[in-house]
Amino acid sequence: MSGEQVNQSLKLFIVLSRAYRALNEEVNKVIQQKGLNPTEFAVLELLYHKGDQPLQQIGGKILLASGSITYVVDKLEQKGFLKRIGCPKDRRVTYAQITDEGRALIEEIFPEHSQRIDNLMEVLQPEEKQTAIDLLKKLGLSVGKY
Amino acid sequence: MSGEQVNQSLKLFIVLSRAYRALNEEVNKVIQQKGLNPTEFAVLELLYHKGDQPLQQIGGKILLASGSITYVVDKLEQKGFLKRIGCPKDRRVTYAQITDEGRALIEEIFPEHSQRIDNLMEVLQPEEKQTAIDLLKKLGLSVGKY
DNA sequence: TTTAAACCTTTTGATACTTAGATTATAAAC
DNA sequence: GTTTATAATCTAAGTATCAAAAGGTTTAAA
Repeated sequence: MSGEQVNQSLKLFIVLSRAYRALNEEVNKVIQQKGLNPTEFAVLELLYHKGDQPLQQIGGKILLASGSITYVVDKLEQKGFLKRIGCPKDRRVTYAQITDEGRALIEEIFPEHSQRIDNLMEVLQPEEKQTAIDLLKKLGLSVGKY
Repeated sequence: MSGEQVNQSLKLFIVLSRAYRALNEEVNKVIQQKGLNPTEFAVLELLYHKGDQPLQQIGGKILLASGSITYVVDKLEQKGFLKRIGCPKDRRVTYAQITDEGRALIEEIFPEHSQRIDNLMEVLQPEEKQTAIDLLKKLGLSVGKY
């Protein structure tokens, strides 16, 4: 475990952090222009693509504490983009369901969102992107298991 | 600009985000165990490695709004890890300077911090890390220029 | 030399979180 | 069938952030 190896890992951590932050900042501009914050977008996008979700599972999937879920779901419900639906079989559980307005909003934002990401990444060739995907997937999976 | 390319970029964005979040979560545990939050650590580490800094430049380097700098510097000053020093030449400017206690804390945390990062990344070979560094640096620089 | 513009820090008020704990509902064990 | 444990959501209090504006300080221009 040489000092060189440690330095290389540190360097990777730093460039990874910078790339993530820079990308995120740009990507969030698109979302915020449409009146959502990144968390609200993530919740709505989850409901759009994966269907109704128990509140707790939303927390698991987008990494949010239970108190935060209540908060963000309240916000989205106030804005009319989702509604709560009690589970008839287990009355502890509440589902979140996207509304037609929410669906329309995601259909407006999402193509622009992904197009923006593609533009931001145009400096990389398709093969380079694939290499990055493979390496980052391997890294992320390994870290996630800790 | 095919749909495939857009999907590939989106995929890269997702694995990048996941890897970053997973790493960060683990890395922050080390820091928080020592009684600092990630921002406090970043400020203190900057002062340790780069010497005294005008408050404003701290904000630029760790991407923090000016109001937040005041807040975090207050916290660190209360804990005795840094002190403010007025600039004699320009009385608008205040420098932050790490104290002996702050220095001792960084010397305790930093090796553990970088060792932890190295362990978390041991799934990647040195050549793979270098490839990832090159690709992410290219990506980060390109996005940062927007 | 006065005035205006730019600059740095702090303050204020709002937002988006987290943590801990309360509440309510279900499931399990006896 | 009670009791106990577990689960899901919500509430309350506290933390870290940002944006906007205020308060001094310096620089430059008229």
